Amino acid sequence: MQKTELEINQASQLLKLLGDKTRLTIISILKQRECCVCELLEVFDMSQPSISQHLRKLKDLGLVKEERRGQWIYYSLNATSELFSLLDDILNHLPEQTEKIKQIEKSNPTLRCGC
Amino acid sequence: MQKTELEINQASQLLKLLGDKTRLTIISILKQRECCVCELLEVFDMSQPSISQHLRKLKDLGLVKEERRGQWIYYSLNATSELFSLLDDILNHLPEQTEKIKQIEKSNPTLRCGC
DNA sequence: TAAGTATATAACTAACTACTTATATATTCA
DNA sequence: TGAATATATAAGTAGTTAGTTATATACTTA
Repeated sequence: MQKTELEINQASQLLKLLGDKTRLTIISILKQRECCVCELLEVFDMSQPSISQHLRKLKDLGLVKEERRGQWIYYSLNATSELFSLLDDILNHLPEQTEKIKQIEKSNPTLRCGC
Repeated sequence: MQKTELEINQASQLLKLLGDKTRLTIISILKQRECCVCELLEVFDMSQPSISQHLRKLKDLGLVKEERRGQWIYYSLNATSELFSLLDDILNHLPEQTEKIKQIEKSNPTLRCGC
């Protein structure tokens, strides 16, 4: 991947957003798997509006994109962002979120009946 | 350099500190050149205590180290920090602080007489 | 169309943060 | 030793932030 050179301003905005543990974890999860809000809700001890607000901030800076699919809105990393190269370098220092993803897939909140 | 894997907690602390424009600039300068407070003071429109407090936070997390030399205390990056590998990856996305370093060297605050 | 589910937005608040000014401490040097 | 310089610490404050609860909007399905 190409290493982009950023202005201090842009970079510090990115770093400030990632400086929150919840958002950093969300982003790490989204690196491995797109998720909707109700899935993320399974792995954070936090209200739904709180998760939505974090996602909003990440979206406002262009780090994530959203796609509505039925009643769910799926969030994923926006690889076309100018900030993506730096973001990816950072994420490569972090552990895989395998436990949290298992937790999501076990609880399977987007499946409403067992039929 | 070895890529270290960090806990989300540690990483988010680092990113939060770097999420401030002043601190990110200080760190970028220190990557190129050790500096004392009075030198940094030349390039920020900010009080001396403010600079000292930023340096304190960076030191508390182990990102910079200090060395007293006479009446000056020189700050530099702490390459032995567990966080250094991530820090360095981040700094590699940022522009060189050549202008600010010129400014420091031109004003030359640690030289008190011309003799 | 009505009820249920998913998500977003609004309004509020407690805690935190980045500054400021005032002052203390440490060093140098005449 | 006393004045000047460099830095740190303390205390106060305005602005920001991350959460909350309440409510609105959007979609699905019976």
